[in-house]
Amino acid sequence: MADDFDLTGFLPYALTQAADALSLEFQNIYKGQYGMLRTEWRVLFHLGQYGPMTAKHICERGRLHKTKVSRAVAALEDKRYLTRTALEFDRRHEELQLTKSGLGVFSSLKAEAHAFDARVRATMTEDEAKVLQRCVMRIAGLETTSP
Amino acid sequence: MADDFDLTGFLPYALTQAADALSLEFQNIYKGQYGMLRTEWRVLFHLGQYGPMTAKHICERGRLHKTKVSRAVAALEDKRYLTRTALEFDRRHEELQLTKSGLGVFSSLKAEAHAFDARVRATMTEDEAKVLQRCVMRIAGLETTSP
DNA sequence: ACGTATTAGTTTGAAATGTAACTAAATTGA
DNA sequence: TCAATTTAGTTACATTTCAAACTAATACGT
Repeated sequence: MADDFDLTGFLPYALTQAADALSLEFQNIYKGQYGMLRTEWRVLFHLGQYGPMTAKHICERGRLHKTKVSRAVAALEDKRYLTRTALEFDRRHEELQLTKSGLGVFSSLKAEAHAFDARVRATMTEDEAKVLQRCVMRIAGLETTSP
Repeated sequence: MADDFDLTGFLPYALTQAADALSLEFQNIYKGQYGMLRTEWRVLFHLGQYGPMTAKHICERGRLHKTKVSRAVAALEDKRYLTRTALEFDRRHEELQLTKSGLGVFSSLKAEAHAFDARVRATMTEDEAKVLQRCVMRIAGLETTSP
């Protein structure tokens, strides 16, 4: 029997601790500078990174519940970071698109994210970073954009 | 400039997705079988893994806020999984100790956790698993028990 | 010794989340 | 053609979380 199994290394636990540590730190940036919530930042980054899309697509890509997205979209609209346009061919869908202002915030936050990411990766070797990336993406069920 | 930086691989994001995926899956076990919430499972596992301790210690070790621990302890007490004993030398502290029943649940869940962990690790090579473990623990600021 | 400051833990009220019910638009099929 | 179903998104309510105020016990400084 595995009486010596150490729960500290239990992946769901260790991964959560690691994710929380990084997320909380990065939160200071988007929350501190733009008063955004986590889901708002996520919606913003999906629209900035992949271009205009519907809320449904954001839900799928970001694995977010539609109510969360719905509220984040409303908040971002209030901040004038995005606009909605009901699609001609099916008016149930609304295409979400970042405004100039939204794009500006996105690119600023993207730069911060890049710097942040580089800082974290600097604490490991290149090989470690590659393996970490690969394993984490696989566990998350995310696709790597560079195959 | 880093216009090609891919936010999908951004560590706070990818790690959160991975942690969520695993945590949600494991949640089925402790929630489904024992109706426990995440913080309750965490408190249980700290007490089971490291022996009796105060709520304060659990907060520190598990990086949990004291209000969350306070409620989880109350819930576990209701379920008769633990008992509290005010310490003689300072009656502000209460030592938390698992009951027979609590220990039973712990060891059952620990076995499930072990099997679950093994299953996840089976999707990678031994080297990958080692690197992943090391990096994640370092990011999380967790100590490895076997140095 | 005794007023002030700390500390462990609980409670309370506000914000955020998840579930389920709801609205409006479009599709199906009899 | 029009009732029944499906789909995108919102709203309402119940649960969870977070922050700040609170209680009880101890330590500190004079």
